[in-house]
Amino acid sequence: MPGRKPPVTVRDVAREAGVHPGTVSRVLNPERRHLISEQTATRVEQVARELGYGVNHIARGLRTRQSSTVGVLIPDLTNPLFPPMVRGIEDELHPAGYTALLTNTDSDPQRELKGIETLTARQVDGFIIAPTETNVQRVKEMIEDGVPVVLVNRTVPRVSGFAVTPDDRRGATIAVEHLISLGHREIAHVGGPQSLSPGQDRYRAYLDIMREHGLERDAEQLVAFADAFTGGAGVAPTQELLQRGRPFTAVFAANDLLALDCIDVLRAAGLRCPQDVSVIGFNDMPFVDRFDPPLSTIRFSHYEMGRRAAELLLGQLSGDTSAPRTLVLATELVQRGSTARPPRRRQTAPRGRTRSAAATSLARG
Amino acid sequence: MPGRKPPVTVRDVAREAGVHPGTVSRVLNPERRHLISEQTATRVEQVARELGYGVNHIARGLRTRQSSTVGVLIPDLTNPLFPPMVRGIEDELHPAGYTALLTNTDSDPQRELKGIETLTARQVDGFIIAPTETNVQRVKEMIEDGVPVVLVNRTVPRVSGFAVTPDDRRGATIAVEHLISLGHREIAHVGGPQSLSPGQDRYRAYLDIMREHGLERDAEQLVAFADAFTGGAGVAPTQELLQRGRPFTAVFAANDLLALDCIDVLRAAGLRCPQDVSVIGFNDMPFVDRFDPPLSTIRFSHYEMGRRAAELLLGQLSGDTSAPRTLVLATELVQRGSTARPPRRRQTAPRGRTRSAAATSLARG
DNA sequence: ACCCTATCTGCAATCGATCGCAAAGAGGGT
DNA sequence: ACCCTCTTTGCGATCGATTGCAGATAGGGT
Repeated sequence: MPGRKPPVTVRDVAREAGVHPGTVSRVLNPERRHLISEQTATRVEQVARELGYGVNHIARGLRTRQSSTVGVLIPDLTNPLFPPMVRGIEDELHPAGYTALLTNTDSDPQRELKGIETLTARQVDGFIIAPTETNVQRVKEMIEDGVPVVLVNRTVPRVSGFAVTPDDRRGATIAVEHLISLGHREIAHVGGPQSLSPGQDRYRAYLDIMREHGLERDAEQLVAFADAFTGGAGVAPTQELLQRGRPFTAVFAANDLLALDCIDVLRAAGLRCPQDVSVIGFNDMPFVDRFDPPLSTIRFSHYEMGRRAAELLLGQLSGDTSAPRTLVLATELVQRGSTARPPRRRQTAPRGRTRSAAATSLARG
Repeated sequence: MPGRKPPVTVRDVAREAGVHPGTVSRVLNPERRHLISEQTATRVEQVARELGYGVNHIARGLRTRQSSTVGVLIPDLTNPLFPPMVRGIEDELHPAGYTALLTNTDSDPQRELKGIETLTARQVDGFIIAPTETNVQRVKEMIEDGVPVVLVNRTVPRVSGFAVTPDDRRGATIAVEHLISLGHREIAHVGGPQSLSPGQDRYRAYLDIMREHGLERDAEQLVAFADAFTGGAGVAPTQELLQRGRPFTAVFAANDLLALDCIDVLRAAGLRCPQDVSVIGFNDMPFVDRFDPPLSTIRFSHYEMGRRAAELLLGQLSGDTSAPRTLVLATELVQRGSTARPPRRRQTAPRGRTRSAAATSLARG
């Protein structure tokens, strides 16, 4: 292995340009550039370029006590929701000279806590977090300690920190209204974990709008909750819904991943989507338009969510107090193939053993 | 904003424990822990825990000249290929105390170059790069300068650096053989950019296997190249293929994204997949199994690719010279709904104006 | 000619952890 | 009692850039 190039320091540049290192530092720092005469400044810049000088962020960071680095904690990069968001964050951060340090928590409180530790040791200047409910306390502490934090996607109850979220209530309302306008009356809800704000808000909005349309009669029978927002978590609640035997012609799933599970389970029970049961999700993840059936869902911009979160954080970091603390992103309906008018004969959900019962029910219907 | 907690330094711990800062440093560094007596060591650890001490990576980095940080350059996180890979990288890096700094290049040589600069200024200890062809030279230089670099997914010709790639030739061979075994004889290829190794290798393997089966007669007529591996880039070459009028019943696309474009264009021309034309991709991106039609493709583990790349890099960083320099990942066929037996009557690709001609052709067929 | 101000640049301490060197101390052997 | 070795710990310079302070220089005014 050939030896690495000897690093060029401000001292090297200073010597070559015949000035003091301090002067070089000032020239290269836009903030202080004006303190130096145009003449020396250009000379120093010239020399710096010739020598191929580049600041050592680490050394700078030690002195200035800031790393120009931001910790980003998300559950799982592999969830299609996050890549666009992370890009939004990075696209906003980079021009400002910041870099993101990404950490996946897998929604595990332990890992989240450890991530916070690690990132803190790395002296990140702030955090962008999609929090896990269990660590509300820790996040609260951070905020109270004055650590710049922006929450994304999820919000933490009773903590008045900075946050960017989709308009969960409005989105859920639009989704359910869409189903109603198609003629559905028996609308089930595969809810997200009630410990997380999106799960809660979407569920509440569902209840409200059902009530508003006089469809609330034993609505609890039509609701089942997943214990996570991840793929696979939607299987159990959908099965539960089927087993209860309470008929429904449409499902509002708390997010796209759950909606996909839901469609799978329905299909396994012999129920086609959308002919027998309509399903609508939430998030408009990339590529769901190509799915079979193309998923109807509620859209908001994940990229924008990330970008805004980064923007808010940069505002905090620069001490700008005039910036808003909370941003709610607009949601819109995207109607695709997974929602349609309800079947002519009322669809009866199967009783007893899922599979065979479903077949029976279909035969009857 | 309440003031931040005063940071606890090794000096604080030293004072409290009645020892020298150097001693504290040694206790807390596993490498040198054995130099200190068990008694003082435990006492120091105790105090450190009480005070909530955490190393300042920045200060450490300044002294040790390493940041425990790795630069990761990828074209676009939003391309479904990359999230699993990045997770693989991070899952391997974290336990070793390293953190990834992610940069998206959008396959733009300028941005890639700038990314390398920025990351270098941040003193990353090494790089994991999915290189853009234009910067072969730069990457070569880095390697020659002794900068630890691992290439992923793409390889750089004539540079004997570390690399992890899928088995492109084998994968392509399997794909084409699959089509042949289904009964296809006229198999087109929507190729990737020939400046990138996967584009080249997959194309060559296609040619070889076609020749081997005596299907090579004017094969050039059945090949068109995309100028990128990204979504949308597959539209033009597919249209070109159609306009040439040379009949084909199957397409081997150089990756999944191109395959999707291909299916779209065919569909717009009135050709159904797989009834009229079979299409197979490469990569097995997440969720393509849910697409309409479910995409047949060649699978290799993106997660593993990332993990291995990180592993190779860590090996380099620790000066382990026994490790392999190049890893080729196994590929396998995933047969789904986008490939089927060719139609009974030979499918003739349309001539002239794409859309209407296609309809005519269908009517005839 | 002299003083004052404004502009520019040098000086040196500092951020926090690390590590080569050497001193101090403990224990063993004769 | 003395010397030698080995273990443990302290000392202080160092990594590279930044920045408060003060010195130096130039220019202007009277």
